[in-house]
Amino acid sequence: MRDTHRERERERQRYRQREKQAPCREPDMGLDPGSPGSGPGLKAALNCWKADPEAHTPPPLQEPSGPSPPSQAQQKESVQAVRRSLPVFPFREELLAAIADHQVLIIEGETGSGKTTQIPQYLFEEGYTKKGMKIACTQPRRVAAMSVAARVAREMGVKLGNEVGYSIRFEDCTSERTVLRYMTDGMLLREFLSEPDLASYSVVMVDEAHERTLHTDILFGLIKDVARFRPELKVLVASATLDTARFSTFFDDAPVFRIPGRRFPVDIFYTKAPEADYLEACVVSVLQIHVTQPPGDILVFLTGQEEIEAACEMLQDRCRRLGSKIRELLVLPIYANLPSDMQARIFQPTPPGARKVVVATNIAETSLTIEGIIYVLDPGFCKQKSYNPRTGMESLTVTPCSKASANQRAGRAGRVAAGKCFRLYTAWAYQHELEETTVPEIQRTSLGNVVLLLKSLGIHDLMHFDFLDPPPYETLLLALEQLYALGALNHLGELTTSGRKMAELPVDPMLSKMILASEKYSCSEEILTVAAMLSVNNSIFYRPKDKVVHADNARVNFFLPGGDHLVLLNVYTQWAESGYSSQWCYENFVQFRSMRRARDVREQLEGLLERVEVGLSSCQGDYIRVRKAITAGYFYHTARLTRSGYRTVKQQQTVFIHPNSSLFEEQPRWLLYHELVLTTKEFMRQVRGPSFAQESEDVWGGRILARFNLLRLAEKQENINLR
DNA sequence: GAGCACTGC
Repeated sequence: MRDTHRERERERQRYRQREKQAPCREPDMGLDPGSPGSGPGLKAALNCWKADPEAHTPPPLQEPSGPSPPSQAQQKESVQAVRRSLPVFPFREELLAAIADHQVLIIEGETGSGKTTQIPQYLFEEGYTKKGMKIACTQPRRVAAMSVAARVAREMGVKLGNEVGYSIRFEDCTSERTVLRYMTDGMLLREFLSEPDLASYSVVMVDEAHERTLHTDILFGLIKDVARFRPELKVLVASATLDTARFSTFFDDAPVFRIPGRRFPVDIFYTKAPEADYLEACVVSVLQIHVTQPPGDILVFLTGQEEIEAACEMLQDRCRRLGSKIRELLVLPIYANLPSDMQARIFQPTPPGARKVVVATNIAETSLTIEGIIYVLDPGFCKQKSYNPRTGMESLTVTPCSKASANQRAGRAGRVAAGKCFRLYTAWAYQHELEETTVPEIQRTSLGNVVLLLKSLGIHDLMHFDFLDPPPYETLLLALEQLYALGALNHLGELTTSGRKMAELPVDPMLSKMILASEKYSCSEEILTVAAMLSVNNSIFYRPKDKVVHADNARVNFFLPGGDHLVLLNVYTQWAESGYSSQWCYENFVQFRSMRRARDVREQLEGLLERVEVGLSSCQGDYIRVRKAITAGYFYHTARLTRSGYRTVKQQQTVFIHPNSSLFEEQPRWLLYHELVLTTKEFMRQVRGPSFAQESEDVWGGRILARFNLLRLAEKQENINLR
């Protein structure tokens, strides 16, 4: 045990050394609080809106005067002045005393209170990083970890990567000197594998805990456990106002420390009656705001790309018809899949006399902040992923957002000045129809990965693991069952040698099984590519509306007999031959961003091969070997053609080949699929057929049945019923 | 014959 521990630590050091050669990036999108703007005064609301008298947020605290630019000597002093002006500053001593007195402290603070940047610095100043101990601060997002670290490094007057650094996937900007580590929550979770007791940390601060990401939720359980046998470890849980009582209860009634935020008031208005067509209502409302309201940009929340494009078209169309009767209105879409140059447009300042309307997905709710927004228009819907553990099917559906989410959206109007939020639903609906909070991710997602990680941390009794909100029973069962079928767990529910290796790979268990199997079939080069391409969950192919025919032709040109996995391999190989060129992507209607991500994933996996004892080897065009390795991981995902579509072997579910698949026309008798998604129908995405008839009957059918019989043993072990 | 919210390791 100890040996592998040390080995891992050495590997980690080597990894850091490698990474250090690359200079740390300065993030492009800062999270810095906005400078005070001269906001317009509040006027009477629009006719169709009813003001909610109780929705007034308290008046803002005094904004600090910005740092004075001229002399360098003054700069250090002005940095300290800005630090002192943050809402958290007056609480410094009281906060440090509370941390000294209690092992776990819940910190309740709004955005802009300075908790993320200041508290770790206070702890540093107080000596919590003496004797080589470190402070970790986790963030749900990569950009946040990077930009906060950059800001703290500036405030402390050190080079980013020295005393202050960040650690995110694909990029480790820390060194031996680093004592303040900002990192993504997933990164800290991975660190448990090499340091299960977090021995090198004196303080762990979990920031943005209210977001309840899957990784944050797992961290809670693990950290609570570590804290029990490491009484000197300090745990800070930082969250917005929401749910702090729950965190406190979870951590054995840990005290809650409140820090006021700095926000401008936002007036909230509701419609008097429900809207039948919210897209149309949105467009009309934007124009109404534009015509009747004082200057200030507008932010509209819609659910997805399609809706956003439609809304933007409608808005531009109507503006064109109104012509010079209204002032200029810049209509700008923003969503994650939008090409970066288009995304950058929303950050350009609005020209004088004009007004900007940004039509966004949830990306504008937390991930990015647009300066100058005074008006928010919220129809109250979002797309949400859900997971059905009985069928193993994921779906993405439009659902009403939670109250928490609605308030977060409204808050986007009050960042630079007093703002207004127009909700396209009634006050009654807000009160009675919206859930308080969004269902935490842990209850809406498949958990194969997480279960494998927990098992490898020695947590055997998952049913009784201390979850803040436990996932559905069935989700855990399905995960255990699949891990058992993959040979990652033995009949006693213990991790096997191969399971231990699988846990080292940051991909789904079925993918890691496939990678391990590539050793046997000597095709790890190809399998790494397939795995990397499969884990890019965006579609690889770009299909702009005005070039549908070209795009579809380009896609078909990549088709190879043998199914979608080989098509993905083909795309990647050709791209690599082009020298990883963006031009090549453009010409072939392939998404450059997705490919770059696939390359990052592939490189990371390649770097981990040694650790899981898989050698690099190529099948030299013998694709049967690639297919066999895929089967080793995905035999669990098979389906047989019946008269009424395909029937999955395990769940006897009726499913269909996705129309984008290369096998859509072929309809082979047996199929292996990567995943099931429920959209307009139950679809299998990324499928491949058997390479020969015998494989389908004997290998697939026989093997699956043999595995399922073994499930009885699993049932005995877990003392549960799996069927 | 369909259609991709957002993150993260």
